[in-house]
Amino acid sequence: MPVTLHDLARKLGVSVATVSRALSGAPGVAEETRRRIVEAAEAMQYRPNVLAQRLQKQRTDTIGFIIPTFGPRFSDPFFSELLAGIGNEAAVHEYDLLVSTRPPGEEEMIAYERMVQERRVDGLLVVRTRRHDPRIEYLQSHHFPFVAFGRCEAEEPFPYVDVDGEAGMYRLTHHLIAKGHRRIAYITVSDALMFSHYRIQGYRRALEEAGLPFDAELIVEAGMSDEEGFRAGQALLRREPPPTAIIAATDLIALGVMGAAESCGVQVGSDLAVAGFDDISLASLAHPPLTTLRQPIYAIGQTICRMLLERILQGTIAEPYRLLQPELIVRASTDFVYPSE
Amino acid sequence: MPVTLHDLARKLGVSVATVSRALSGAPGVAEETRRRIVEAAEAMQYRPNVLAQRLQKQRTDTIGFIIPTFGPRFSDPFFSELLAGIGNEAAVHEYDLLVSTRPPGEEEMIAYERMVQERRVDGLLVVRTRRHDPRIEYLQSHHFPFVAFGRCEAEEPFPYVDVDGEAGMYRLTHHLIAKGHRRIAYITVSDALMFSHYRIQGYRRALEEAGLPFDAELIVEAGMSDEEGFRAGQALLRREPPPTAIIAATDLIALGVMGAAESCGVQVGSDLAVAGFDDISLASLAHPPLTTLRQPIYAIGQTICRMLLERILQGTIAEPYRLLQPELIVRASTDFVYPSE
DNA sequence: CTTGACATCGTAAACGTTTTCGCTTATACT
DNA sequence: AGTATAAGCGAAAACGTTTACGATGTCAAG
Repeated sequence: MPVTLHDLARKLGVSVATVSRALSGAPGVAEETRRRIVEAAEAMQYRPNVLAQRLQKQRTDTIGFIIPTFGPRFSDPFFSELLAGIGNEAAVHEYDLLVSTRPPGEEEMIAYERMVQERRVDGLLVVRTRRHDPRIEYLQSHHFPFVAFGRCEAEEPFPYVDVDGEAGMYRLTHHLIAKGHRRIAYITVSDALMFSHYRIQGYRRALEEAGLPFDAELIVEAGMSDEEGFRAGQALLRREPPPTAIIAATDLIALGVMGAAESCGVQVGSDLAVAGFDDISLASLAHPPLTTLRQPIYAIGQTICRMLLERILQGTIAEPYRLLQPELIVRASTDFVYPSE
Repeated sequence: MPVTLHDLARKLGVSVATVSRALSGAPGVAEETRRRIVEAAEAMQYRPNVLAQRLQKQRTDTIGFIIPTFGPRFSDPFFSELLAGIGNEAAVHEYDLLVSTRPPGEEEMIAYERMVQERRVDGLLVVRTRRHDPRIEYLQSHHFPFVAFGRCEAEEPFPYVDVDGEAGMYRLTHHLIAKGHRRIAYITVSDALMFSHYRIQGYRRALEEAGLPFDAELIVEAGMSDEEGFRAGQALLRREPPPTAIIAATDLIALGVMGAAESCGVQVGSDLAVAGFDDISLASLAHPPLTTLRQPIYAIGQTICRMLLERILQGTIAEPYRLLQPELIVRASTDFVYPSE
């Protein structure tokens, strides 16, 4: 049986209130008494019952994070890094982190409702925002504290951190155009995802600005995995004439494209330029190393966590809207000049 | 203000006890009364306060999972998949999942002590077991429910799921020897990690059995990342003469080795055989596709979670020790016969 | 010597449930 | 008609804290 405040109080001949005060550092208890209590607590290995504390304080000291998983084989280096950032930051502030993994849709919303209505957490982290995002609408309508990684087309503003995918893809596309590419294909993911929507817009803007036509033949939609990138890459390489460059919405997809090129006997870096987005660590070790746009995933995890705690503890966030610029990392996968026609 | 049992009871002119019974499905309440209560609860959008439930039941309905992170840039596809398996299984049983991310060592132990002593969770999942594992000793000495992914050199047995790395590496090494390789290098990770210890033993056993010498020159220790694999690969390729095959303790490392070969102008698949362990999804898309040993990570996540719940709910586990055989997946990275001398 | 301020501590309510126990009433059996 | 049995329900304790409030005692100022 674990020792409680009662046990301590009885042992010392004082009241539970005094013990509680002494241990929490509240004022109104003599220094000598406090010393006795603290010593006894130490000796008896007293540990507070967090369940009781939480019920009393009506706070869980916990934040929630529901990871949208796509398919059973959910293997995404992006999330482990984000999770590490969030988890370590939460630990610094002595907050617990409640994680759920749910595929987007019905079940996911149920998970959100559980967290909110049953008050399992004090706040939530939302990632992979969608253009029309029911999760965000729900949280807003319930005035529940949350911070998002990604923007969304909502009426009301909400605190977020995002990476400027439009500007990033614009720069990347521009880079390829400058290298002489004219047939630049693009592998997108579901347009319902906000980041995907922004990224392809940057691609289109760069084409437009260069006076290049937007060719629907060169756009393919894929799922967010390397396997899907492989398939999309194969499809694109069968176009007549094939593209000279392929931009993928994410690094994972781009790695799949490189696999596809390999399987078609196409040399990435000399026959075909490939680029991605994220700069996961495998990007620099790919064959050849992959040109990409770097976003500081770990730091973003830390930041959204810190912002959420700010919101929970102080009620407001000093800097609630943060748009980061991704850094263009040019590597060998795009580093050759395509002969102009 | 959220509605409580009291509110419902007052509204309906019954006692809280009856409302509680009606809603929990306990016997001793008339069908008609139950119907009225359930209807009212629905109408008033009653949601139980889990904090109060937990304090009363002295159970958290939560399991804990402390992820050992190595370095700030923690990008490991292995963990996202394992986490998905655990998380989805926990959701099926309506259990919450509390996740911490801590680098191994002091801080990690503190996280374990918090979880156990402050009763934040009903049970714990332990992964990446170490040969001498203080976490397991601690949990055993406190009789705290847990299940491990991986074995360890402990006095007392404990429930675990593991993949037979020794047998796996033996088969893989044997495969390379059969292909004619004689100078087979091995990149290991810290021998303190149980799985690493087992895997290299399999390698040694295969060498021994084939009458090949164990050459310390051909063994390199690395960290568990692709970057570290890159460095280790470079180091091995500078040996005189260089190895004709390199086995890496994990796929992530193997992918790094392939990057290193690339940077040295060595053709993987024809000049050098490379193999890994895990079969992460990128392995099949590597250049060339990577020979590896497959372990069903997602399913293992599900299994350890289910076993832990079995332990918590029933007090015992039907099949507490499970050793799975990894499947050798031969791909192009080792699929050539090395000319015998 | 009285008054007020202050320090120290205890009492008790509160947080929202679950569950034991006992009471009443209705039903069945002798 | 009387008694055992069970069904339906309420009162109250319990889970382990925190905290508002009140009680007591001490001491300095008037």
